[in-house]
Amino acid sequence: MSSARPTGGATSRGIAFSRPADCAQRQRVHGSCAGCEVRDIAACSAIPSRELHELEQLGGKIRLSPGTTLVREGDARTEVHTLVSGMARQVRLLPDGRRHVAGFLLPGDFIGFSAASHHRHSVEAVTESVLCSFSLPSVRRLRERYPDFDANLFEQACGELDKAGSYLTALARMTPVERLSAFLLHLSGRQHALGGRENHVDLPMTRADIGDHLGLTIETVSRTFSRLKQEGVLYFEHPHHIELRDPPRLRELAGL
Amino acid sequence: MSSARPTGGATSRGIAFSRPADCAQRQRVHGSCAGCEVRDIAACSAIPSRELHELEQLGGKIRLSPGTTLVREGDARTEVHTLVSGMARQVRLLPDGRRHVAGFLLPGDFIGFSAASHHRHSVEAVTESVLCSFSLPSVRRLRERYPDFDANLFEQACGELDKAGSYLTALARMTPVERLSAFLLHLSGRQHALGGRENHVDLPMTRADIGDHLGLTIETVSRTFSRLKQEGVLYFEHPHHIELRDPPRLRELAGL
DNA sequence: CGTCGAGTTGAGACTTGTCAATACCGGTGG
DNA sequence: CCACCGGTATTGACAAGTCTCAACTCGACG
Repeated sequence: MSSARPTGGATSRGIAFSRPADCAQRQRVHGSCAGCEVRDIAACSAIPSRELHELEQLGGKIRLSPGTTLVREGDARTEVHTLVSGMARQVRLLPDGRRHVAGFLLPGDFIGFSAASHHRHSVEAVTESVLCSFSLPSVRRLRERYPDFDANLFEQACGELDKAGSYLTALARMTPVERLSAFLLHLSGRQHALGGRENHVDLPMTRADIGDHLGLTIETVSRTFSRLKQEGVLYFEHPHHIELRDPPRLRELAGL
Repeated sequence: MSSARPTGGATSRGIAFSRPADCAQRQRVHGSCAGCEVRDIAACSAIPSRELHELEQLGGKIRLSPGTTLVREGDARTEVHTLVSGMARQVRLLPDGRRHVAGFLLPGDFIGFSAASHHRHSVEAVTESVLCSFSLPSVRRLRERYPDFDANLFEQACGELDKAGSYLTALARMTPVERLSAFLLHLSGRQHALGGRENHVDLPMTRADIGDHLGLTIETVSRTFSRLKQEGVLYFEHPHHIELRDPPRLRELAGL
């Protein structure tokens, strides 16, 4: 029986991704909920505008610079967060260094759907990011007081479960081309909904992040990108900024 | 660019798994909530005993024989369910026949965490099963009326998200041995909690089901079982009933 | 201009998937 | 009670795709 084979996982080659000191760079910043960038899309949109001052008292905003860690896998859960701007990734590390990026967080995403007492993933900023944080007890009180907020959270949790189901299928049964195509379409759609250019994708994360998300190596990610580029489906303005030149074909490749 | 390669997926060899007629075998049966087998573990445990008559009026029990379908992928969602006894599987089919088994449902499991209007998976009975069903509006009313029920559902949804995260990591970054080991430990633990023998696993599903769940082919599943058997980690009383002979070693193989 | 990290590309190894034959189990019918 | 039959599981040989290892390119930064 072969021992665990550290297949993939960017850190399996000896580079530690999570630098301990990075946690310290959390900075509290001020911000009013009324002018919040994600006021309309986040779960707290259910709270009436005239009562936002209460929210502001309970919550705090945190600014993270790229690569810094918001919460560390294994730490006790004390807060939940909503991403206000930027991009973050949820990361899990296996004992032997293999890495799994559970997902990329975009503005409006809620961080904190878990029944566990400790964090099951680290959360790291991919780009400069701002997050809104609430203590667990605060959230409990808000949920009791604002049923719509509670319902929003439940709805969003269900949406997360739907999304998880799609990723599960992708990882279990799809080829690299399908996985990457679906990933690009998904991200492009979300970024477009948030105000980005249609049929464009920003990929501020590294190829290792993408690979660790899709269950592939960086080389396979790179090769797959190259094939899609060569086919004319993708156009690279930059390795981190891609135009989807043939969305229908891409959807086809993604398995619809 | 190679076209989609139907790797794995039991149905990719031409056998249709979902037989249309199977839906018809749903049978409504009577049952009192007070004597329900999962009274203490299902979400509805939050509803006081003296008010169970209301539940009984809203809900209905359904008996499914092995292989029959409860809901079909793509159908409109009108009900939620709780598995009372037996085992069911959640299945998704890709256009070319590849199959993904999103999960196996055990007594107490809730079926219906989704933000979508249509079912994203089919649900099929693996063994003779009994389920409890409620219409979507009924559930909404129950959630409004019983905050503890609502909280239970939310908690269970969060637990599902935690579980999904583990599967995601397994599919993205783990070897066949690790996937199968973790699967057996997980299922064994759940079955033990439900009254099964410790360190024993019942596997009423086929190897194809297991493979389609773990992102492997039936051959790889079988070979992996054989290796674990040969190592003395597993003992086969039957292809569908396994004893875990060396749980510590199995945990080690599963990556803890 | 040199260095460093990230990304791309190439060649070969290895695991898993594919194809195919055989063994096994349960149910049916003689 | 036993032989037969269909579906399932196991095992083997081979092929294919991805991973591994390594060289090279590119761009940012000092």
